[in-house]
Amino acid sequence: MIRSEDRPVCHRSSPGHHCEGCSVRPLAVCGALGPGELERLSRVSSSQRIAAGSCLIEEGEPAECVFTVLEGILKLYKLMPDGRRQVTGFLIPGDFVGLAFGESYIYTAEAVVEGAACRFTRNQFHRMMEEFPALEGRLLSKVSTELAAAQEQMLLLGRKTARERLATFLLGLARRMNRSAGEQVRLPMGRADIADFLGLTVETVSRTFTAMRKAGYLSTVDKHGVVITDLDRLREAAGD
Amino acid sequence: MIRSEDRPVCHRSSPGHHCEGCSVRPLAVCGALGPGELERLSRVSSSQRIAAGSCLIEEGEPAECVFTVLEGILKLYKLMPDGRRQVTGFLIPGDFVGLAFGESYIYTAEAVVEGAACRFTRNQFHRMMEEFPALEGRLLSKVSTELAAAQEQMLLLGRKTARERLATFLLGLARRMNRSAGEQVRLPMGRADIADFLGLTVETVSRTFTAMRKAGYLSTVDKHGVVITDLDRLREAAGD
DNA sequence: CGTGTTATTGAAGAACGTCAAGCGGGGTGG
DNA sequence: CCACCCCGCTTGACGTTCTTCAATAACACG
Repeated sequence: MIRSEDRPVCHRSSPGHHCEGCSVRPLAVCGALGPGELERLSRVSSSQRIAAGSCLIEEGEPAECVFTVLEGILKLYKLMPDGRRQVTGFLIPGDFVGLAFGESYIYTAEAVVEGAACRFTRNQFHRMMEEFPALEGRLLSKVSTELAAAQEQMLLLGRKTARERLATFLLGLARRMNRSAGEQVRLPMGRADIADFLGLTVETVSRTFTAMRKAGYLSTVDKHGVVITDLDRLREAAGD
Repeated sequence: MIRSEDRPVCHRSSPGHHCEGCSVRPLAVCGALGPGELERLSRVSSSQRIAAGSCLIEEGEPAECVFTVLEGILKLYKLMPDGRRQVTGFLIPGDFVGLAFGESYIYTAEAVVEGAACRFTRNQFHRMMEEFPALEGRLLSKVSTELAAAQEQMLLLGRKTARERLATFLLGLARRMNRSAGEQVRLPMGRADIADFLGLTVETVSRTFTAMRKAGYLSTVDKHGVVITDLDRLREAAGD
């Protein structure tokens, strides 16, 4: 398992850190590009490691860079002045971060576990888009998919019960990770992150896990491992 | 004021209805296109009126067409099997509808008041995008803006109180309609739509309106008219 | 092995939902 | 023209779900 550094509050990872060895990876993100395009791409990109708990970008800061996740898991969240937090999503390798069309970032991206990201300045990114028109289409498709997911999440947050929220979350995670019933689903994030993603408290998430275990929907391996034991009933519990 | 037809449940507006007189309008949507492009555009588009309460598209139906709103207001919503509803947004002229990158629509778009929309088949739309590359960029920008709004709404639905939700909603509406304090903000939608947008019940929305009136934040002209009387306190009530 | 952190569990409370009744405005029909 | 009705909004009383507060338990790490 990936080690995570102790880091009580999020802080910026060193912006100067590059990792030239990773510069070939963006192809995973940009998809079917020709070999010439790939070559150019690797010249403008620079990679950096992200320690668990550190922030790639922070809400409100000037939006200077765009990133793609190469490795690890990031959580995106928004904060209210009094500290209330809403996690808007979890990013996996291949996802983009920092695509704000405004002056500053509108959310924070923090690493859940250690990982790596590929960085572009906005200028680099825009030049890339001009140079590889295929990229814009892929990007549009990606953002549209995210918008659809966001709308699904709005239904969850606005209308579903705690049990339905957790069931929906677990089913979505299992599908995203290509796990079927009986196989273990890993939850890299803590209960607090799950709670803030589902619009609940840690206590409610914990209680709901327990209730589902008792009801026989699932069993927990450890804090970060879940096995769906009764897929049909979990689906039923998800509401739709 | 625009009359609304009595229509208890939504139904599809006649798909064959065209309105050739409107075919020049899409320029409002597609933005700064050259005159030659505009000409081509008007040849492929066809317009239709939408009666209040009728649905332009419905969740689950095969996604055959893409629309742009020319006039009126649409609400987008998702339904659960038991009837629970989440309104994910309100569309105003210039917005796109039906940009599903899948087989079928993932939400219903229903007219709040009578309006008009410009229709393209998916093929027409894709050909347009190939023909006018500028369109794809504008579309990306639009979808990104919507995604940002969706994330803001997730914060609202997941973490804000009823008062904060309504205050946020009203402030957003006033800003979108370019109204400042003292001016009237029109709410074309009913209380049920507001409730389903904010993840509340009509009763709670109604009570919160009353509480805000009593607290002096705002005054209501009629059911569909609101005047913000104390902007600072309303902002404070919005939470952030 | 101790300490800080995260997860679980319990009891009490608050916010919002549910149910039910009443109000009001616009449209319809007598 | 007026009465009636229908539908949407408001208001009240009561319930339920989730949160809050607090204590304990299980880890992870030094």
